[in-house]
Amino acid sequence: MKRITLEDVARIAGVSRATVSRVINSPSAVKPAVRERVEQVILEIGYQPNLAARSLASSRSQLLGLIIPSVVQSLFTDPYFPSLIQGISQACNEHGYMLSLFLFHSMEEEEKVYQRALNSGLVDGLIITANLVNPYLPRLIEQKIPFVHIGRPFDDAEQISFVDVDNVNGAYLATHHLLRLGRKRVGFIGGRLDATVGVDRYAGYCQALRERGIAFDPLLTAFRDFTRADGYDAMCKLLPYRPDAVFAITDMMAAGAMQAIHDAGLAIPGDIAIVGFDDLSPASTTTPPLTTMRQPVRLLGSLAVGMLIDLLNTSLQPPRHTILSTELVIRGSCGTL
Amino acid sequence: MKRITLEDVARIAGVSRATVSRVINSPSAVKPAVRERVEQVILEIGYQPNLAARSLASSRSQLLGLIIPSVVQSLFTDPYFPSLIQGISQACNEHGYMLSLFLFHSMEEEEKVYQRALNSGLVDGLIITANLVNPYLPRLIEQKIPFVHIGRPFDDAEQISFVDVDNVNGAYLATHHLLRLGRKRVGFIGGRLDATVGVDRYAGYCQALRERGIAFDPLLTAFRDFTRADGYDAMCKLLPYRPDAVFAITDMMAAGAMQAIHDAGLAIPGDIAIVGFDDLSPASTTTPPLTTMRQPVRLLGSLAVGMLIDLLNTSLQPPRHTILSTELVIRGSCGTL
DNA sequence: TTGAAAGCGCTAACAC
DNA sequence: GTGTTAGCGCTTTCAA
Repeated sequence: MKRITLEDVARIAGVSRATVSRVINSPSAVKPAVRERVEQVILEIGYQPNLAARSLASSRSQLLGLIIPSVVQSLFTDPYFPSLIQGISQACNEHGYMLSLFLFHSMEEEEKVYQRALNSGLVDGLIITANLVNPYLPRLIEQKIPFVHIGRPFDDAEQISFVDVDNVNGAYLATHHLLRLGRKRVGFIGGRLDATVGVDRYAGYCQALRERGIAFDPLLTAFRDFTRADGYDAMCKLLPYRPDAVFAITDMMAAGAMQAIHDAGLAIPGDIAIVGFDDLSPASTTTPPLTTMRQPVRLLGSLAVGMLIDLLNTSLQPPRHTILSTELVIRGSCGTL
Repeated sequence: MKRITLEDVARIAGVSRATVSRVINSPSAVKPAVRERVEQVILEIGYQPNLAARSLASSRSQLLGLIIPSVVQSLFTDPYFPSLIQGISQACNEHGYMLSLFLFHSMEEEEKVYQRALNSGLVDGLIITANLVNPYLPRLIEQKIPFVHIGRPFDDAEQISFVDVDNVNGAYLATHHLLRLGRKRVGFIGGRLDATVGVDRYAGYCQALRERGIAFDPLLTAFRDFTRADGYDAMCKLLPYRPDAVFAITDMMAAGAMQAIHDAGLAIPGDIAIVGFDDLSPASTTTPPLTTMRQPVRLLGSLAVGMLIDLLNTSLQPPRHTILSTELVIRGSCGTL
């Protein structure tokens, strides 16, 4: 059984190929009667445009690429990425785009895959995650490849379109809440400081302390990667210095920290109150349930897609930035006044 | 800056387009001296083949599609899918393929996306997950679209290529281990029986009981979906019937069940021993650590890719089946003799 | 072993 | 509004 082509539709409907093409791509340019007839034929014989041909002729593939660098350790344990992917995927479906996923497991792979993803002309645009220094971004800019970053990029943020939440303010609110509840020694479990999330949430924490006139104590801070094990480890480092509260910058790290607190025989929130960040599934499975800053992860993903498609349709524009706010979700882990 | 094409390479290297194409696609068909010169030029000017053109001419896109149906509730909380995706992605990278991800969030989307994914000729082949009845499989078979199923498909397993673990045996071993430790009332927390995983692991559980001559007690079994919350809920249903052990068919469900046991004020493994299935991250974060059946999820993903690519390269063959075995990983949750 | 030439199925000027 | 025509960049016969 041969492929059904535009040609076939044209022949059966008694029009030219061009007309069929128009019916598909700009229906308003075709006389209604003709359009209807063509649409009828398309349905009847089950015609589907060949994407390769269309892509070759129009240099648009209706394919977006999602890039997640190898450095992301938490990819397979933190529900953050699955949620993000869901948001992105859903938005792609809604906009009639398809999604191509690029994961790397080593630096060499990263180089190769970037090469192919870009120069092969396969994807119309890229969504890039992870807010670390990314050596490929300058190249993308130079080659004028449309892309949107999820999370403020580490460098050149002014020249790069991105979507993010207000991490500084989120962390500020989290810390502030603990202080308002009367906690005196609020510790901080942070992430890598070569990631903007890590830097920003740290800044928010510091800001809240400063505002209350509380002296910053480096012994009450610990910086690790973003996994649950890192949260546990960080908490163990903090415990000897007797914090009465902790702000952990992801729910996953908070969950690890809570385990460390339990293992040390301390009570939550009695001895140590804790607030996380994300409000993804780990927050609802801890004991007690985790107070956390909710960030709209799926929305972030779908906004990125919308922004990218917009960029694609309206050539060369100033970079766009969308910053969403976060929301404090109070549960049991932070205690009350 | 214009795109660099085959033409450019040919001109600069002083050969024909066909020769350059050969250098790329079947290097052995070109005289070494010429080949070297062409390769040199390719590197120098940084030529990358245009995938759309190549795909149009050869009707091979070097793109594989991964389909995850909307019914999968646990997609964003269970690390199973992230691990699978990692395995698949890595194998794709290694084989020089790219990966396209199709998630659905509703039935209508599913229909539309299947349409496009298939008839548009975008992907060379498909990897399909979820072992539920899938109304699209017959269509795929009929249209001779190459695909590999991950997990034994619910229907027509004989006609469909798939990779899976031996779920019956895995569940048997898990249950058997609990019985061997002297547990008398071994409960079962199962999944949907419209999924082959659900059916098979249930069968393994029953088989282990039968072998020991233990009467099957429906009150000691509970069937839910695959999430942590379902595990919790299922355990609550079982508790009144005083099981002294439980086999939960995923780690995630086991984690939920453990929480239910703790909440009921019972000890693990003292009052109730528990064994899970997967050996993914939840298993290492429970208290006590979870005894579980390890299944090689990433391997499953990469084997599926290998099988699919093989199918692509060697037209029409009998369906292939690869069944991997699982391994009991003993930790604290099952107790000892 | 290499080159010439004919498409792959579609879009997009351009003419009518 | 609609048809004609010329590619998009590559692979793949077919001859040489």
